[in-house]
Amino acid sequence: MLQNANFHHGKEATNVAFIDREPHCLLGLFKKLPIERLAAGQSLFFEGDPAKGVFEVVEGSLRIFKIISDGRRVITGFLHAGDIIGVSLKDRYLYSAEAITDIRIRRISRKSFDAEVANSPELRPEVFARLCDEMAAAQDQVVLLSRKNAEERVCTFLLKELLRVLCDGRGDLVIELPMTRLDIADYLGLTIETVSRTMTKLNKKAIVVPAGRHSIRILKRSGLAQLAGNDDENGGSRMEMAPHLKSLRH
Amino acid sequence: MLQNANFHHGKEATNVAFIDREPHCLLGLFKKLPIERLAAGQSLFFEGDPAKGVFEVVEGSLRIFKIISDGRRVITGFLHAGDIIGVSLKDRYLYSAEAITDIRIRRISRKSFDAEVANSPELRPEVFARLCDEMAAAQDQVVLLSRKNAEERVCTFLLKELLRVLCDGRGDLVIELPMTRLDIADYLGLTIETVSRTMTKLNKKAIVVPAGRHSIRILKRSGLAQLAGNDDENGGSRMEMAPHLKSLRH
DNA sequence: CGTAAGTTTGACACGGATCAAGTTATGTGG
DNA sequence: CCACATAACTTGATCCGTGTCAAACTTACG
Repeated sequence: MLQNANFHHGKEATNVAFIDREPHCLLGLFKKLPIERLAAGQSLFFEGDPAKGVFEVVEGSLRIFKIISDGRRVITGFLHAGDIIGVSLKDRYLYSAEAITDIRIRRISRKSFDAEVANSPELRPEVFARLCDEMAAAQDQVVLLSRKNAEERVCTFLLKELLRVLCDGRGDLVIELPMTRLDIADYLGLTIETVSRTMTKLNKKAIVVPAGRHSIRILKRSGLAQLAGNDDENGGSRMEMAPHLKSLRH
Repeated sequence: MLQNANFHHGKEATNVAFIDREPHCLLGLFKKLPIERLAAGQSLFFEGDPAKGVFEVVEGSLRIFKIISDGRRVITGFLHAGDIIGVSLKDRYLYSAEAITDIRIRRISRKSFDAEVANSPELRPEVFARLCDEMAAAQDQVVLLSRKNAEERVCTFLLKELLRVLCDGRGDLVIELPMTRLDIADYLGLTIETVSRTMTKLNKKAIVVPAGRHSIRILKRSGLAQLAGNDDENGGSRMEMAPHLKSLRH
């Protein structure tokens, strides 16, 4: 996990002046390290493996997932360029990581990473902030899986992907979705059929238009946001809710 | 969140020697602080409020939850004695916290907390460890909500509660469940009716026996574990899974 | 006791899963 | 570059688990 919130990833790869002295940010830790490559479908590590490395995604996308008893797969997140994998771990990886596309990554040993962070009062807040963002994302996912129906789930997902690429600069409303329908289904707690049907429905509503198998054009961002059913726009739970009235929800 | 993993909470309240010098653990930070009380049903803070405090639960239980647009409530966790609330936050609370029972808590300002942690190389690993445990718990919840059916959810919940109280010492297999059925339902992504029916079913299977409204006796812990469908017992996802075979899952 | 909140139980409905074809991309070897 | 093979995706028919609605029951408490 550890999606980067607002980084223009790789942009600061140009000014490499200070990095050997003291990195200003987490990504700086990786600058000097060699690039490794992984082909689409290859595994970076497995759930339960000793967490020996921390990784920066330089290019491409990964899925992180758990497999439960009977073989069911739960994708807990997608990772893209600029993200860092493996911070929120103690000794073992909590999940497996697999390349969706061909990827380029940099690797730092957990020992070095921990040492660098421990020694740098500048880095610690960034680690903490990333952990908090990751936590917030996990909770959003809990809300999605607890209470949202198929349409809300798909719209939430598309909106999130849209916001991610908008941060990357271009204002174009075409999102790349490198992952398969099965990946999306396993991420949203649905089946591929339901994801597919929901996409078709959104298309008929003229909210999105498919643009090839792995990208999609957003026609009505507002419509997406509305159907996503996020609580972001309303006042949240700020208003007092008298305990004896709670049962009114049902 | 931030359930304590294995603390015998309150036990070390007896040796108060060092705490004003340098606390050995996070809970030590709270030792000197006055106890505050909150009656059952009262709110500790609301989602979106400035995160001004960090709290130790001294006695009693709380629920933490989010309310989404149309009033639906998602409980993201329960807190009990020894737990700490408010670590994984930046400036605003991500959720509301409400007392389930009458509770006793201690409060420290976020400023003091951050300062103490920043100054103590002893405390930082503990904060980090608690964040990681919290993250792992959130991911378990994602797995539960993604792919588990009602029976698996309820069994997972009961098993977790069982393990929690077993850590507290006594080997008795009666668990206290201070929360209501509605709380459990909102935590497991179900309705009260489904929770109730599932409990009845587990009773008929002679796995549990109700012992008053707010406690339950576990007859077959192994049966619970089996029905919970955790991946803990199998080899996890260690075995290589050839990419072209993945679709066999469906 | 009597009232209300919490819980259980039953009947029924419906959203999404499952099962089954059919269709469209993606690649691969001739 | 085309023909073919295969994986990925879409669409349709049906089923089932859980939600919804309603009512009875139990517990807590004034």
